[in-house]
Amino acid sequence: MAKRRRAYFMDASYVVKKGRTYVALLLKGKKVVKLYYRYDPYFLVDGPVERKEEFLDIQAQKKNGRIASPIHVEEAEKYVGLEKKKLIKLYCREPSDVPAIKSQIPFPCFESSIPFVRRFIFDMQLSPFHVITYEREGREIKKIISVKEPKEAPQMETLSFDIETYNPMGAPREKKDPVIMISYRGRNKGVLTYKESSREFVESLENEKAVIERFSEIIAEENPDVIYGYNSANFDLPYLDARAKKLNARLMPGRFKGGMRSLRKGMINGYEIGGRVHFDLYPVMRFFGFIGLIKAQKFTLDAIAEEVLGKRKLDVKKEDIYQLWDQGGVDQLADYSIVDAELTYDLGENFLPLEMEMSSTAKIPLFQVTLSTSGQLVENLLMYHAAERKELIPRRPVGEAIYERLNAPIQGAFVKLPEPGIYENIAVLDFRGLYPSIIVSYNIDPGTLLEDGGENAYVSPTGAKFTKEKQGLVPVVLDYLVDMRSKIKSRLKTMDRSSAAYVKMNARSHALKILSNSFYGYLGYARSRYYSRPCAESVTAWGRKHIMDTIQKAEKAGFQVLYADTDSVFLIYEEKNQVRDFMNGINDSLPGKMELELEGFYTRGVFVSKKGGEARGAKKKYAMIEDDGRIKIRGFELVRRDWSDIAKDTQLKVLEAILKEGSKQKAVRIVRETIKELEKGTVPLEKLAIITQLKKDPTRYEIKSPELSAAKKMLKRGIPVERGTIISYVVGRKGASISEKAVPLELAEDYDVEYYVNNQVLPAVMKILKELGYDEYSMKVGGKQKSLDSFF
DNA sequence: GCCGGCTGCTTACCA
DNA sequence: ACTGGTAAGCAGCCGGCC
DNA sequence: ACAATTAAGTGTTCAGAA
Repeated sequence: MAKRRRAYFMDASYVVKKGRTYVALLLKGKKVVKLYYRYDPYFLVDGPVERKEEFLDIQAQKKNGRIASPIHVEEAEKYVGLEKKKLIKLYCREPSDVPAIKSQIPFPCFESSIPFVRRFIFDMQLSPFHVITYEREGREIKKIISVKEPKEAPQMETLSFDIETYNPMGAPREKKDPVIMISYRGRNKGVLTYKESSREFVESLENEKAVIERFSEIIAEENPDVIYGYNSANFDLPYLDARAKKLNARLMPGRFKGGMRSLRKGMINGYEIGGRVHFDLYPVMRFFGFIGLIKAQKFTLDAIAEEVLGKRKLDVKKEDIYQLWDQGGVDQLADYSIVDAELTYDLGENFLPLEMEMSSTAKIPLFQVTLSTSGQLVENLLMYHAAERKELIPRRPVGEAIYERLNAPIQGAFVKLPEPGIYENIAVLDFRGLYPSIIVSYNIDPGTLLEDGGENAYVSPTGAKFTKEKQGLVPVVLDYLVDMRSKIKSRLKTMDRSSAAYVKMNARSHALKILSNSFYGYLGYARSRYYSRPCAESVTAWGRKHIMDTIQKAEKAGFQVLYADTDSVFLIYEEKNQVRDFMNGINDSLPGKMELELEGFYTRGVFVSKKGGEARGAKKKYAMIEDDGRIKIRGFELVRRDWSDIAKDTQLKVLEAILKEGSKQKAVRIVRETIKELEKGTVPLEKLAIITQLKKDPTRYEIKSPELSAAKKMLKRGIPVERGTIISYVVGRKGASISEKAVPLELAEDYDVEYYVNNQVLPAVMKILKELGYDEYSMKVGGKQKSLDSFF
């Protein structure tokens, strides 16, 4: 007798039993259970439908030597663009038969490289963390009745962990060097080790094997749904696995006797823990750094914890760990270790809501989402909805096609050249979600693109036509995301900011934003299934058209248009209401979802000229002050890390003097004082450090540069420098070229006054002072021994 | 031999 | 590892000028 | 208990863990 049940859908995998394929669903109701659903893998063939039965005769040899044949064949109908197409649907006994059988077919095959579990999620239209209602008999689900969004998110049990290893030779060697500590933080926290410690949170066990086995027990006791680590997919878990094998220790971090396995998803390594979600924060932090959600130059636990939580790791050098262990520093090491586990836990709790929303929005189980790139998120969501709309999923490009795409970049946005100067009363208007709104409003999609002719269509500035007859896949999905987000945003305003519901909804809003902002990039991404040059070109072309139209109309309405970049216009206004009226007028003329918004009013702003003689304005560099005194600075040296603090601080003070006080005398005084201080030689070296990251291995550069020269000096002293190392250097007095003079901050003893005056402070401030009428001086400043001092 | 101007390589920023 | 547009540093080269 | 070891491809890396 079938029982009807409800539970949260957490994750899925699959098993083959007695030659039949079952999807294994991880469900969370009162308890967490694993249940099975009979489902056959399949793929589609664009071949002779009337002779479909013949495909059953295919015999394909698999890598393991076995012979695989299709088990069933039927006809399928799918949309391709606006047309319907008949295809052959070939069912296989198990997932690994698919590639083998496909390779025997002399016709184009589709949807054969979609991982089986994803396929199942598409076909059943499941969403992670939604509630499914199902009928079960024993361990088997007979029927999925419904999939619904829950009122409340499932309560996730979480645990973080971190290991310390004995490392006398630098990097620990799995075969020889033991795990000396495991720290964890969940409902309880503690450190497992096999030496005595006075710390009350330390549990001292007999040996390494006992530590590993006790860790397994703790996981079983805490029974977490999610296990956090930091780079645990590349270090902690493989290391523990290797040590457990060597010591014959039972390491059972999974549920239902599930083991662990490593996997690669593109460039990202994952380590799967059966029955639980292994959440490695490191790749997730990289992803959030990439999309600009967090601002970080390094992705070490220490740097990220500082940036996100405002907390640091304890100060123990990795190289010293084995010495602490050997020389009675167990307490100190335990303190260090537990802080790592706590920071990892805090980071995990911080980002879990967002990742869960990413998971249910993109329809990718949580573990997979933590390993996904933007392209994969968008692609998966599009495939999910393509399945829903019965559209054929395009194949992924291979080989030459990718290079062709890479070699044909698409023209991007328009940036208006600003007239340098200092201005008052600036209004900034911008298009809300410009590219997404263009895609939706003009129905831009590879499937709605009309080859030729076509009456009822949007015609892009490039000449491409998009039908108005049927809404395309990309616009439909994007429209849904954008719409959902605006509803959530208005709901958020009425909610209690400290409530759990607010945290969840806020995370969802974020997830929706991340996804919708990736769609345009995905259309122009070389490895995209839905790549379309005409689509991507049309998006930017319409973007340029709208921004230029707006500029033109603003000028016609009597505004001076100062500047514009991609989706924003900067106007000089007299009456705020005139700006609002203008904006409303534009909005009346805009199609569909497009909307111009008021970003803000600024009382004063500085636009500078580019370096070099002529007075051409610099793009992407400006500073403005709002009514309430807040300053907005873009592109200036002072927002860049590869300029010294002395130059950046001076530039900021000069800008503040001008924007806040309108005092050019004060600005000049600041510069003079700074130069005097530099000449006195009293400026601390830290304020002179220039920070640059080496993006390549130091041996792989073709050129000389100050940062590279400083890096070489570090290497000489035995300080490790590798790709990604951030170099802080000071330009000293010894040497002919700037590169020769560059010395790593920690080794610096003096500084080159002339360099800091002429190459740091003056370039940073003269661009601004020039707009105050001091431009004739800047011409002479290039000469020898001249400092600003001599001119005032 | 000195310089200005240019290019190439590089980093970091804006949208 | 989603897109393109932009400033600006330093090194190194070329050509013009004295 | 058994048997197999799990459907993606590019190029063959990045940077993090000790």
